[in-house]
Amino acid sequence: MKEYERLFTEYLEAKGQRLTQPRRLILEAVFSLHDHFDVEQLYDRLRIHNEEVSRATIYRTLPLLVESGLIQHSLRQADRDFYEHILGHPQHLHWICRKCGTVVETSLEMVLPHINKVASQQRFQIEDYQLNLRGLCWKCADNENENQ
Amino acid sequence: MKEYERLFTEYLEAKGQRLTQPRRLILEAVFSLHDHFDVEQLYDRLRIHNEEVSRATIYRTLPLLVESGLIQHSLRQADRDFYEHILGHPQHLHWICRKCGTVVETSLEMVLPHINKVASQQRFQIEDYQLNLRGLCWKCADNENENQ
DNA sequence: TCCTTTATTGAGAATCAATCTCACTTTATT
DNA sequence: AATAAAGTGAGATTGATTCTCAATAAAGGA
Ligand SMILES: [Mn+2]
Ligand SMILES: [Mn+2]
Ligand SMILES: [Zn+2]
Ligand SMILES: [Zn+2]
Repeated sequence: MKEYERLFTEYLEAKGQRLTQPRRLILEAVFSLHDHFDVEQLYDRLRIHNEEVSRATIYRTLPLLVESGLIQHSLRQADRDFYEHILGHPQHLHWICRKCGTVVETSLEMVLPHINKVASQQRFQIEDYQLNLRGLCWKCADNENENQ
Repeated sequence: MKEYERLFTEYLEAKGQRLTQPRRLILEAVFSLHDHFDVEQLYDRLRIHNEEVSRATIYRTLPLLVESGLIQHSLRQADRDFYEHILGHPQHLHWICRKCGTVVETSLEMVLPHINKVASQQRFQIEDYQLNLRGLCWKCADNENENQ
């Protein structure tokens, strides 16, 4: 049994809930996507593999996956919420270009100790790291200057 | 003339646009609010002072204020976008409790040099710092343990 | 296996922040 | 005042997300 299945099952059982078929399919899909995804991408991914699950169930399951610590809601773009699985992945910064939409990730290593220190000082339990810098990537900045 | 008026006027004129009455009212309201605000709070603030401006105009003006560097879109809470004026204010981290909604700000001093270094390495022009940590504040964490 | 209970799901309706449309109004310039 | 261009307001529209509720599925006991 994969680790994320075990962890999700444990999380659900502790709440008196069940790892049902739709939830299992969503869980697998979430860990098959190696990028930030929104609900629609997840929905499509499931349909392509003939594992259709309703949007309602996806919307209901994502918060469970967040609370269990397996995924996080890490950015919002084009009016949609984007998630990514985080089990086994280090936290990172997101650099989001407002023009072309590209999302670049960089290490948080240098910064995380400081953040964790502040967290423990104020006894804040972090669930989501949304450390996002928005602006213009160099390509789009160059384009803006050309067309000025 | 206040500095933010001068800057906004310059920004607008550079784009061939005008500092109209509604825009001036929104600008003043934005700098009279010393906290994160959403469109509804801004709208109410203006109405209270008998300076009614349509929601459409508010929604149209906020991006101009963001692009001019006077305000930033710094967090999303309860399905709404929140802004804050930043002229003269140092960047900071936001600690957002998912339960009670409290937003605490802490200094970015220790972290900003690192972020700026990464930004210049990849020639990324930062427009918004959305450095948000979501989770549980100590009060809400204590409550959860009581009621378990 | 069948039965009962409780959790869960799917389809579609509802919500509501944000955007869009377009006729009307301001503003700047001559 | 006349003109042209920019800007505004009211209300319609959009679309992601949430809600409702009848129908299903899962678990455990008889
Ligand atoms: Mn990421
Ligand atoms: Mn702030
Ligand atoms: Zn770009
Ligand atoms: Zn709290």
